[in-house]
Amino acid sequence: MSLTEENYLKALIYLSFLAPGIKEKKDVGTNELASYLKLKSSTVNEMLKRLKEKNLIHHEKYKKISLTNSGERTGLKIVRKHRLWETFLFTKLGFDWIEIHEVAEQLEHIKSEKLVEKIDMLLGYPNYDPHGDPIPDKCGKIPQRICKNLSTVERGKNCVVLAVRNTSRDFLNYLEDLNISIKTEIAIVGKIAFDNSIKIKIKNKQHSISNKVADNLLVDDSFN
Amino acid sequence: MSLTEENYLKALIYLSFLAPGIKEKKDVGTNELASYLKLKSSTVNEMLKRLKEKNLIHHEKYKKISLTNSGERTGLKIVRKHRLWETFLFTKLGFDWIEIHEVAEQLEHIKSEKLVEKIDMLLGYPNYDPHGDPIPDKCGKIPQRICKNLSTVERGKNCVVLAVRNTSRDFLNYLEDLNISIKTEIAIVGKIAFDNSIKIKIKNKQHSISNKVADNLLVDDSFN
DNA sequence: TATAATAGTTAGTATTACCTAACAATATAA
DNA sequence: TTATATTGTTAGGTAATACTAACTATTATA
Ligand SMILES: [Mn+2]
Ligand SMILES: [Mn+2]
Ligand SMILES: [Mn+2]
Ligand SMILES: [Mn+2]
Repeated sequence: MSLTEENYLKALIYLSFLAPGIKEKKDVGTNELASYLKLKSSTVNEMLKRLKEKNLIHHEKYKKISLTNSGERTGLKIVRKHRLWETFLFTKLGFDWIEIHEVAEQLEHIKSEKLVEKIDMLLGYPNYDPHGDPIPDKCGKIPQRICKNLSTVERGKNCVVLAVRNTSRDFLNYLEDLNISIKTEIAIVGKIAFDNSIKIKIKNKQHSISNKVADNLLVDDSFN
Repeated sequence: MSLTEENYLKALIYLSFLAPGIKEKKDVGTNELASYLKLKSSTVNEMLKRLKEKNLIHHEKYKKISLTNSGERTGLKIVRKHRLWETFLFTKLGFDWIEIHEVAEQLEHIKSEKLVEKIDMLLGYPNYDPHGDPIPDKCGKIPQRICKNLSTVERGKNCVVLAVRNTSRDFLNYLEDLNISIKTEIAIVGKIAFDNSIKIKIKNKQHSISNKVADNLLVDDSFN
């Protein structure tokens, strides 16, 4: 497995069921995959042939792409490694949650079963990475939990941030300005019908956030 | 810098001054480099053009190769990363000294200045890796110390193992059988003139080792 | 010093992973 | 249902990294 092939599988996993908002597995288009990977569709098309040859994907000419069991297993291992390395960088080396993704993007391709398992052990077998994303276990099983969009929480309720659905520098920097990170408690003070923006209170400081921001925060409000 | 280019620089560093037994910097031949990297000399020749283009080596047609200052600095950074990762795997993750090299061969190519420095800090700024090899500092400075070949220690003297000059599975496995690792104390009980083999005592157990084995162990006997 | 051995280079080919441009199939919409 | 837009494929090209085979320069030896 080349680094490039691994990245294709990871992308397919993301686009077919891991991306936020996907309820059930869906097939993926060539262009969709190409634009996600920032490649031309002709490039992707060539790789699809190789992945099919290796029995990692199902693909018929002019039809959509889906992962085989083998492809999904392999891809989930990369996701697992990525998220474990992010956790390692964050909790053991003091990287912040903005920096970790880029380095993990390299570390996820290190080939050593033992290394992954030792890092997992060192971290105490974490279930979620520093962005709140679930870490697949050795078998590819992804921990589930009840969580909802901050934008869907009712006025007057409190909630706790579980995950961010966007890990761009811009978004994470903005969250740091707002003092929002994983486990931050947020109170919904008011909702503006006009633009769906929300008034929230964090550590007794009030802020107003757009619907777009609220939509990228996953929270737990079940304790209300 | 590609992974491949980095490996060429590391190889040049090794062959020109880091390899055991080299007293002063020497230039490297194309074939010598090719055989060390297990590549054909024509392949190496092409890469030499690219490395010269990038000002990493000096090379005139039909002449020997030497590193520029820039090439040496860059190569030493890879050596530093390799040895720090080996130390990390050994001391923090419980890998044994036979396994670490292969994984470090991959980890040494991860591009993140911050990551290297954080790992260095986590390890407490070590000077030597688990094989006893010196770890270049951030500036490329290599710690020096007095040490000699076990084969040159006189009968009746005691010494402490500082480093192994060969990290092959076969050699390290044999050393484990003999109970020899870094810091092991060895007493020279006798020397056989016929084949230069040596009778040694480790933890009160006597063994006989060949000259070839003794030649691959660096020791300190200055405390006698 | 002439010749043979060794060392180093060049030419031509393959594979991976990318590209652009042109084309074909499918989906959408008038 | 035909025209158009979107989606997917093919052809042909490039750069990096490898190879084999053939060649040239340098070094060692007789
Ligand atoms: Mn990430
Ligand atoms: Mn990646
Ligand atoms: Mn090593
Ligand atoms: Mn390497």
